[in-house]
Amino acid sequence: MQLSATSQYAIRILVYMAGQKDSQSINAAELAETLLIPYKFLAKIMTSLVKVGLVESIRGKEGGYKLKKKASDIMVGDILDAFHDSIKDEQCILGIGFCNGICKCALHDQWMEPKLLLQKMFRESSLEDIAGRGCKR
Amino acid sequence: MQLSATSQYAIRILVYMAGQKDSQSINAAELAETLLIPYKFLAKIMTSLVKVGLVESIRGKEGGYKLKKKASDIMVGDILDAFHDSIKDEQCILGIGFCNGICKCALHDQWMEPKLLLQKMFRESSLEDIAGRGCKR
DNA sequence: TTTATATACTACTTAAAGGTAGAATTAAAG
DNA sequence: CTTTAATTCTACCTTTAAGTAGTATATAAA
Ligand code: SF4
Ligand code: SF4
Repeated sequence: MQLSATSQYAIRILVYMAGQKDSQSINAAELAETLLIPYKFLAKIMTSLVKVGLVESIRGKEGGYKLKKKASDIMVGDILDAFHDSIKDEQCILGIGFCNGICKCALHDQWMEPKLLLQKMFRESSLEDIAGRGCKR
Repeated sequence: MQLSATSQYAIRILVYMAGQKDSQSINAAELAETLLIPYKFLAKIMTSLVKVGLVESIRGKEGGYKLKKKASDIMVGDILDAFHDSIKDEQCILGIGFCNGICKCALHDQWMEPKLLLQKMFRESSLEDIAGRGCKR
């Protein structure tokens, strides 16, 4: 019961980028080193983030990556969506999921609460919120 | 962000067993068929549940499986523990987890809430609670 | 005591996640 | 124009989860 390593990495990467001065690009080597993420794996993740439109890439010498939107406009949920790791409304804790409403088991209502809290957290937490305070790692 | 297939299967199996008449054993073939779980995979899961002491097995003709404790004494958390799928206290949503207390990020407190709810749900929901009402699948 | 029927064990296969290697591509700077 | 530093692409490797196959073992019943 946890986020995939890829999602966790992606969030940490983007949070770190949000904490840097704007309009300045950061390259993959620096990200990999500071965040302790395998360089090649990070590069692969970055390409996904570019494809999904969260990050802008600048190739060639002096290149690197930049956020494509304001840190306050990128939500954790957007990142999870990119790696199919977000929580869908229909998601059932037991992997059945089609007994909604009618004939529900005792877990149904209890799962509703934390599910909604998680969805809300993912939907409403921006990179700015996270980068703004606390440890950046 | 979901339980493993193995954990989900295990819960569904035990809930179904809890819904049956007591002191009557159920065999793997019946479980696999009614719960739509691959027979051989189910058999493997059952062996784990026996080893961890949640289920008793009766070998040979007329054999099968029986719960080793009362349905009200088997908690969902016990099952998740058996497959290393439960949520640890230190578990951090970003996979870092050692900035507890000091220097916490904006997700820390927000993650706390659903985490505690989930832990509570897993700890306090018994098979009896789930099997008692709703669809048995 | 044999037979049928059940679980248990060992080993393999498949699919997905996580991770690595190297060459191709791009673009600034000398 | 060449060098150099960066991303991107393609392909592969490794590990773990999920699923399968076959055989050994146990036991109630015929
Ligand atoms: S009733 Fe239970 S099994 Fe059905 S969708 Fe809700 S949580 Fe899942
Ligand atoms: S502060 Fe943030 S990163 Fe650190 S343990 Fe808490 S949730 Fe994880």
